[in-house]
Amino acid sequence: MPSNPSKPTDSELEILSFLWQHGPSTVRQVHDFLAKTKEAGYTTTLKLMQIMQEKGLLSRTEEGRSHIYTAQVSEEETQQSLLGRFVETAFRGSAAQLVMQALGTHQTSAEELDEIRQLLDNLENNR
Amino acid sequence: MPSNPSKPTDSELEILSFLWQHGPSTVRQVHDFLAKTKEAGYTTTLKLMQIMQEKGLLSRTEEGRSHIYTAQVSEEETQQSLLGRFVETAFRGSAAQLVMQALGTHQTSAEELDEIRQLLDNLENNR
DNA sequence: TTGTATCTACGAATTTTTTCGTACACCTTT
DNA sequence: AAAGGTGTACGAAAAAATTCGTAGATACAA
Repeated sequence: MPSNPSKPTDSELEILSFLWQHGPSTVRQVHDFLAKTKEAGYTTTLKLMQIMQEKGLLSRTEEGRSHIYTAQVSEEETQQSLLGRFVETAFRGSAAQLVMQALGTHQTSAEELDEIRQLLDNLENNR
Repeated sequence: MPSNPSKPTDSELEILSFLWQHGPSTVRQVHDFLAKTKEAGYTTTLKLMQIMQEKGLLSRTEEGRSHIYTAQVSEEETQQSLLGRFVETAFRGSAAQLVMQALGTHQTSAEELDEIRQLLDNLENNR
């Protein structure tokens, strides 16, 4: 586990996000997906992924003519790290404040709310 | 209310955060505070705040020789905007997922937990 | 009045992130 | 074999964010 889950940039996060969802992929696959919502050339995505590989965020193996990239940082680990930073900078360290706002304005299903409630119970019991 | 709560950068957020907490302040006050945790020259902070003023993030009034800066975007509004973006990019749009992680790993007092529980109740009732 | 401190203004250098053009290799089809 | 499509490599431009040096104004103390 890397001691420093170096903060990915927004662009890098988009790529990681795709890889977390779809597993090891080629640049083409990643790019075609990103291109749906984003204006960017193929070589831009390629370069980005190459750089991420140099940084250790991705690894790759050759597969015929192309390369297959794999995320080298886990989704949870990265979320955790980003979340910590975010709570700190945007919510002055108050996780509760963030939770309140998130619940207040974002769609959440009844099941999810129950899950959260259960988590709250656990937290209070283990106090 | 600005229709575009233009995303502040991390540095800008640090400054906004201070102003939200302490109210209208001079560059000196902001800088002295930031300097405790950050390595940066006075003119760097000054320039940053001048740019933020040009962008409309801050306003200022002259007060003798120095200027007093005031945040022109509210804390809630900004948090909301950043949160939305963050949920999207880091948590694939799942606010519940973010909430779970936040509660799981960040310190939260019993009072805060109760507050959250109450919010949950409200949400379920108004469904 | 001569320094010293403290302010703003502002151009510009630096650093980081993002983007892309071009070269070249390899396959497949004509 | 030539042409067209699809890859990677890589330098470098462009854009964005951050940093700082220097100049000039003003107050205040020695």
